[in-house]
Formats: sequence, C-alpha cells, structure tokens
Amino acid sequence: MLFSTATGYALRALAAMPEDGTYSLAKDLASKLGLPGPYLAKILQTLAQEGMLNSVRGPRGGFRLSRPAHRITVGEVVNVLDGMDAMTGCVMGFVNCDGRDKPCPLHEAWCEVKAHLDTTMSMVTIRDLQLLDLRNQSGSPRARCTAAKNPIILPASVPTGSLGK
Amino acid sequence: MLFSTATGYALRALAAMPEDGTYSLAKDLASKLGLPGPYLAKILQTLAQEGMLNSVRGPRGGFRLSRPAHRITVGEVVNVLDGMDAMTGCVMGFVNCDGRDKPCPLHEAWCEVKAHLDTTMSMVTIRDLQLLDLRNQSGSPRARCTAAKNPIILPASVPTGSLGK
DNA sequence: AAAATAAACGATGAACGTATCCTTAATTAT
DNA sequence: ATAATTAAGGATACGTTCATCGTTTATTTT
Repeated sequence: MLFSTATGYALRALAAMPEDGTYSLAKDLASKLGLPGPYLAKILQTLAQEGMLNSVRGPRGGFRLSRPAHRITVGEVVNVLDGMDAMTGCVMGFVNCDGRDKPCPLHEAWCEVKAHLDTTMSMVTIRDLQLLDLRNQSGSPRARCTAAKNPIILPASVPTGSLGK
Repeated sequence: MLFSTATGYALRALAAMPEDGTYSLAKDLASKLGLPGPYLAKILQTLAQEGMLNSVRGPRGGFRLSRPAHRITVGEVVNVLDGMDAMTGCVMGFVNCDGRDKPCPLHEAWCEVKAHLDTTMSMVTIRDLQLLDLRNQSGSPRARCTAAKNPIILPASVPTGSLGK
C-alpha cells in the first residue's frame, strides 16, 4: 500500500459516517468495517484533534464529520496521519537530489508522478469514497488498468546507460 | 522516501562499485558513501543471494556486479529488497478494489502513476546512477520540477459556506 | 445526585525495519 | 600449514507503526 494502514482505516471510517449530524461510535464503525476497534478509536481521536472530526463523550456521543464529506479531501487525511512530507525528497533517498541541482535519474519521473498524485488526492473527497461504498453493494464493474497487476520489473534489455525517455 | 532506506543504500553502493572485475569491500563502500557498514553488508549479502552481485570471501574478496551496470535496473533492486508487491494492491488498502470490480476513486490515477513508475524503474539502470555520481563532482544544474517541493494539500475549495482557514 | 455511556489518555505489547556485534566459514597470502 | 582477510549467519538492540487494555473525564439519562 502507498499510505499507512492507519490512513486506510481512517478513509474507510470517514466514508462510513452518516452526514445527518448524528454521532457514530468508534466501536460501531470498527465492527461494521471489520477494523481493530481500539486502534481506530485512536486514529479518530487524532482526526478530531486536527479538526477534521467533531467528537463528544457520553451517551449519544461519538464522532462525526466536521465538514460536508465533499469538503474533506483524501490528501488532507493522508497529510494528517502520514505526515505532510511523507513523500517528499528523493525517491531513492539521495540527499543531494534536490530538483535544481544533481537530480537523480528518477527525479523527473517521480516529480511528474508526485504532482499527479497530489492533484488527484486534493480532488478526491470522502464523498467520492461514500459513493464507492454504495457501489460495493451491487458491484458495477469498471476500469481495466493492468499496471497494478503486472508489477514485475524485468532486467534491463537496453543498451548502454542511455535513459532515452 | 518512496523506497526503503535499504534500497537507497543498495542503489548508492551498486553505483559506487567499479566495473573492472575487482571486488569492493562492504566496509569500504560504506565509509566512502557514509553508510552504516554492517547494515550495508547485510544488504549486499541479500543482493548476492539474488544473483545481482558476485561475492567472494577472503583477501582481495568482496562484492562486485554480476552483470554490466547497464543491465541492472533500479526496479530489480527495489523488487529484491522491498518485495515485488511492495506497491501493488489498492493505494488506500481497500481490499475490494481490484481494478476490474469496485475500483476506488484513486484507482485509475494510481494505476497510471504506477505504470509510469514501473516503466521508468525498468529503464533506469545502475549505469545511470554512476553517471549521476560523476555529475556530482562538478554540479551541472538541471530540472525544475516543483511538485516534490510543494507537497501541501489543501482542503477542497468547493462550494458551500465559509472556509476560514 | 447517581448511573450509564463514550471519548481521552496513558501504559503496554507485538511486529517490522534499521542497525550493530560476534562467531563461523571460506579464500588468499605467507 | 598458518595466519590474515573477508563474507555469511545468527543474536541482539532500538525505534516506529500497529494494536490492545485500563483508567479518567465529560456528557447524557434516569
């Protein structure tokens, strides 16, 4: 997975919360989604501290979205839980690879990839995940991307270090 | 970083190995590159087990590339050390998101990104990293990608209500 | 006011990646 | 042969993430 499991749990939990102003229990969300209850509770606490959720204790309390689902982006959740600079810096950990100077051979490719991801993550909201959940009941097939299913990377079959592109 | 630190170390070490058939000591590579010696040794052992390196013990022994540098791809190293399915599956960890059925909202974007990365990683070789090292002596600026330097993802800026921020 | 509920908080434990150290085995040099 | 050298392998330690548990605090219901 690209994100932490905590982020994955959070996204699923947020998408499962009703938007009618009522509060959901961490415990209920966890059992509904098959997630570890106490752990999810901790995660939701963090999101509440960051203002993404409202939380109240006591009977009829719990957690709820602090904004409409379409106003909470996947990127925000990732930033809060995985850290804002989770994927900054050189892909390979090269300290000297800083964009302006001495970029590593993967620098440009990674930058494009990262920009694409950032854009997407700032566009996709919890609302989009809710729609996915609805779709899950009666599966309506879509998409045909093969990349994720063919991760095998073969030895170079190319000539001398050209890096065509 | 996108890869494990072990992979980053490995890439740097491989790029630092001479191609004249002589063997390099893990210790020497580590001190030359400023990496933790014993840890690098373990990593090189793994690469040797996988056939990417030759290793011999005793005086004048050490590690060397088992193939020309332009025949060893970054992708191979990543696969060996981070696991071939390090980045397969749903970005968000959604178990039901499998491309054909119920793709998550990030599925398509991630697939494109992944395909791009896979392609690049199978094209870029250790030879390319060697060239980078040469370039590093007298820095010749290049590239101007800003994506990695602006990782901040803002809340959705869509309709409805006030957004203090 | 008392009881019940549920988040907040802190401590604890398991698993993994990172990193070190020591012993063993293999190879070379003397 | 012996000694020196170097990778191989196992044991250990540490930090972080994942995960659980028990206590405390806030809120609602009775």
